[in-house]
Amino acid sequence: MGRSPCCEKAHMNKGAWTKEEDQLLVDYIRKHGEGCWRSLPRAAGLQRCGKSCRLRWMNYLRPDLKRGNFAEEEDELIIKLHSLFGNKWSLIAGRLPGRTDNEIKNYWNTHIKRKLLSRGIDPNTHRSINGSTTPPPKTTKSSLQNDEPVRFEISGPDQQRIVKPEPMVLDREDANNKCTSSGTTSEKDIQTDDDWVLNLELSVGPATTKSYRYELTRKANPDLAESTRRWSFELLGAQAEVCLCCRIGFHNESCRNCRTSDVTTTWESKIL
DNA sequence: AAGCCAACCAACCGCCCCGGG
DNA sequence: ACCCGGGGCGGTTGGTTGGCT
Repeated sequence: MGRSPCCEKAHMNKGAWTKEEDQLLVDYIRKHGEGCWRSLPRAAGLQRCGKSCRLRWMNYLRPDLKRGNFAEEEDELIIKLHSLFGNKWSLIAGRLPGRTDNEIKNYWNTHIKRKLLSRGIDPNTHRSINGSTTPPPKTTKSSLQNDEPVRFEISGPDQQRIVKPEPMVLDREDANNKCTSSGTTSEKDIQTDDDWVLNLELSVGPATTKSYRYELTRKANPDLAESTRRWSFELLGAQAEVCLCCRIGFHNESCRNCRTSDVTTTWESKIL
């Protein structure tokens, strides 16, 4: 039995796309839009697998793609996002307008890995290879080990998940680093035992328009034994219309494209 | 000029997720 | 609740290019 192949491979072209094939695909999508990839090749007169058409369009022919070298800012952003998401290239690509997951993946493997290694940083763990260049995480009373990831899922009041991707995984060191640089709460608050604050920027709905900036606060719950490894979370959010530039961190004070509403909501979240 | 090698990147493969029936 | 198919994703491959000897 098994699964039927996505297409009749015997009659399909493989390998590099010709200009004629590109033109057929572009013309068809301009006229009809992106639809069912499985039936598209036949309709467009292409001897290609639907998946192949999708890939070619997504990675190469889409008009909104930015071609050319990566800027230094993009490098650093990729490194930061990789430290948060790992090899979730599509998530990373979602925050780099005009870049594709494939492009970022290739760039990571050919450039950034080496760049990090030359800095003495392990590209997989984002930690110092010899353990001397990055500061050690703060000592806390937490029962979490320093290298143990904190997994949490953020849900809205109606229990609808507002984080569509995998539950975010942050290591403790990363979270602590964010605490100290957030500036949204007092040093005193940050330093106390298990409390920390984490600034999140989440996207909901069409990735290009709306985003939500949240401040996630973890507070030690004195009612729970440490061994249960549970904390209460408060998620204070502000809904915002944020332009792409600002979303990827190149915020300009004079930006008129961003509008922030003063809606602040308390959300619940839980440790998984 | 030819051969070799490393780097780059487009494309493929196979698995997984999710929505619809 | 289960199955199926389409779409999406991450890992990998292999062809191309450019630099060096």
